[in-house]
Amino acid sequence: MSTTISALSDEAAGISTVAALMGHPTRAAILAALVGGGALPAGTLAQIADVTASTASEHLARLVEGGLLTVVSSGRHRYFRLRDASVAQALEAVSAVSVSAPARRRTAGPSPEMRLARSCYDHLAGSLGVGLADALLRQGVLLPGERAFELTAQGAVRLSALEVDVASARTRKRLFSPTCLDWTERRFHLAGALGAAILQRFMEARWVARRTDDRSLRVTVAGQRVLQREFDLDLPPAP
Amino acid sequence: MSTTISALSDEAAGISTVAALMGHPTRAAILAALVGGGALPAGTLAQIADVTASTASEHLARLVEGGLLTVVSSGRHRYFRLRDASVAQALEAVSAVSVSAPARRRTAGPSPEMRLARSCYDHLAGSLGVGLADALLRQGVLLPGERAFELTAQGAVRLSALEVDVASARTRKRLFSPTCLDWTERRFHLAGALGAAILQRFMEARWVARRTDDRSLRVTVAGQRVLQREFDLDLPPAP
DNA sequence: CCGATGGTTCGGCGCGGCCCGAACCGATCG
DNA sequence: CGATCGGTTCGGGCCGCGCCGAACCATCGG
Repeated sequence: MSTTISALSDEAAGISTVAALMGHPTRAAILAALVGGGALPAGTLAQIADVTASTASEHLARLVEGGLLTVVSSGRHRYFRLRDASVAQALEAVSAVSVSAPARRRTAGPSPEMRLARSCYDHLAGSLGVGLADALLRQGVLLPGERAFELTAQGAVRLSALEVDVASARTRKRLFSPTCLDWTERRFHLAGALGAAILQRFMEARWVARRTDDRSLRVTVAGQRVLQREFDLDLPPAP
Repeated sequence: MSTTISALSDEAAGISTVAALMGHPTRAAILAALVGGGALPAGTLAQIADVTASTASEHLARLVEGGLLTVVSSGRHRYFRLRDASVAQALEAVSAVSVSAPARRRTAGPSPEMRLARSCYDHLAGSLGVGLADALLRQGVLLPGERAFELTAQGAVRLSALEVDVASARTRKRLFSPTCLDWTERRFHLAGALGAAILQRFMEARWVARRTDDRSLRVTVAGQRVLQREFDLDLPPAP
């Protein structure tokens, strides 16, 4: 069994180097923000991890060096994403250990209702918000962009058909269709004048309704039907 | 945007605490010695990790505290073992990252052909084996499980449509769909009666063919097409 | 009882990681 | 061309982790 050890410490070395990279709160926050396959620029990641740009930069460099992230430059941005699925898998697995672990700290996160659907200022957020944004991207209504989506010509037609007041949204002085990072979903949803117009229409048609106690939204039965039909969107049942 | 963090840092915190525990060479060596489910006394682990008893003791205490290990006292020995399978899984997953990671150390390991696709007893293994298992999980044909996968109802239909003889596999006395740890990929692939039935079908349809010299398998052109179409599976070209 | 053995606790030391601000680089926009 | 912005690099300060040896506690054998 003498040979066991060398092979073993070999594997141990691999484990420790990778795990050490994931084993720091700042880096873990960065990695967690990237599970799901998205790519984010360094500045955003710095914000998410709540450190300065320089600190984030160092961590990012290490994560790339260690093979956990890849980076692609585009303009003056550098977008980081998980290297491959095995990294996501590892993060999942590690995370799974901590949930099943003892005395799980229940820090009373956002309620299921809030996570499912809520308003963010004057636009849709939560699972519904990002789901809708995804659907609009899939359908070619929106085009993805760095800090803003772009509304296509046929997208404008489609939204108008749903009686969203695209035209007057265009006249407003505020940003038209910026992205907004969803806290609970950690992905982007649609904000700005267009986002507001959509929420307004959803309220007016009573596809969603405000709850009185917080900013969560109730999706009505009619709303569910519309979302399913128009956007192929099945909302996860509130658990 | 100060509040952005709460939900995210929650998961990140879980990841980082667990990963930090695995992220030290000494502790990684201890953990690596315990994958496989065995239980070892503190002294032995100290030896394996090549540190003094006191140092090992501290690390062990932390690992227990952190929920990665459990301990049972017996006589004047204290036996440590992994807390549960999720810990082993996490270690495997993390290790898998380091394998696929950069500058793969060339220790004259198994040949590229063996790593790509081979038979393991009577089922598929190698990159193909785990890739297929992944695909079957993604498609809902299989459900993940502790020591075995579970074949879903629609999964049985799907496999039967590919002319895999699920029915007679069910009648065999051997385990139906256990997991099997892939030694090159260090992740799980499908074994048992079902795994054997699948390989049998793959051979019969000449999607894969045995090579004469070792247990590696050649994926035929037809096989590549089927894998791509049915399982969205692109095999990495043998380097 | 005593001595031997397995394990943990404690005190102290040193190294290395983490963080920040400031300076620097390159791309973009006017 | 300067101004701005996203990112990286560099220098310096701090804190905490990991290591050990020695003392301590428990168990087992005589």
